[in-house]
Amino acid sequence: MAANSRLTIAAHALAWLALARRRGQEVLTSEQVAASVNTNPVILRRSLGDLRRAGLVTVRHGAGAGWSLAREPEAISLLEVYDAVDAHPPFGLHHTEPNQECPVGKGIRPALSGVYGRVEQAMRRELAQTSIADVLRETLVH
Amino acid sequence: MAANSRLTIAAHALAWLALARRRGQEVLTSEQVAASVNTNPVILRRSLGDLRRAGLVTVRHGAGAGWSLAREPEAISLLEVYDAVDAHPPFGLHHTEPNQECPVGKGIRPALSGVYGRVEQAMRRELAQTSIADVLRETLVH
DNA sequence: ACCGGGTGTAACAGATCCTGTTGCACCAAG
DNA sequence: CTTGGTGCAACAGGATCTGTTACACCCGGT
Repeated sequence: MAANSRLTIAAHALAWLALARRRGQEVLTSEQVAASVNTNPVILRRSLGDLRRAGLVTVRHGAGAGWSLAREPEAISLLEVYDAVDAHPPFGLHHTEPNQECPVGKGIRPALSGVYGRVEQAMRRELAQTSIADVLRETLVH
Repeated sequence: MAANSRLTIAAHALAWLALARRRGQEVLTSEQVAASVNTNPVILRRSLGDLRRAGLVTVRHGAGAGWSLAREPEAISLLEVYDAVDAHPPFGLHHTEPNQECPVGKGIRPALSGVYGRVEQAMRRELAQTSIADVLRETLVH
């Protein structure tokens, strides 16, 4: 598959909001964020909407509308972003139910669910250790 | 949804081959494996073909043809299976190149690549700790 | 009270991927 | 040479993701 790029888009938007705030620009429109990501503003409104529902950004309507960080960038972890954009887990189980007459078919799904759960926990631990501030710092090095 | 189920199919096939071997049946046809997974034999031939190229199973042609484990199930880790079926990494970068005029657009991809690499390493460490024998044992418990 | 810039969302197109299926060439043991 | 099974190409159907257009709605400024 081509893995999806939602986490990338969301992290990009947050890092850009963090840098703009540091420069004194508290609010950015979806069009301004889209100009950095180089895509359509609607894509950004979808992602930023997810982040808003997760409480990571706030939005203003009316004249002078736009998006701001809801917290300091040090206090936003990539794990929260990952949960906000609801990326699907890396491994899927069988599409059709395996043969329940076969001992392997009967027990394989719970067995693999356990393994996959541990793998996802390892992923989450790693994502939790990186904040938007870290991403922005690494970004500005390049 | 939607992650693909290739690792699941491959692990299922290997666990079933391991159990059949223990029962004295060294060789299974793709149709016999497919009957347990409950799908089309061609799906299994594709997955088993990946596993053969990775050296995890062997195949016999002609009359009495079929598939066997190339090693003891204790010596096959899920990490090898994962690499054999070539699942794509969990996170994708931008589809279109970000705006290189923007400092965030310029540096975000290498920054996120670093993070994503660490996440994948954590995933791989976890997968390496489970063998097909472990999967089969867990499977037979249920 | 109106204006206007921006958000929220639905609807749709194109691309890509995955699963499942059919068909057929090829292989080797008996 | 027969025959059961593999190897592989081709295709259909479904799902998902990105990108785009369109339009209702919101609210600060005037």
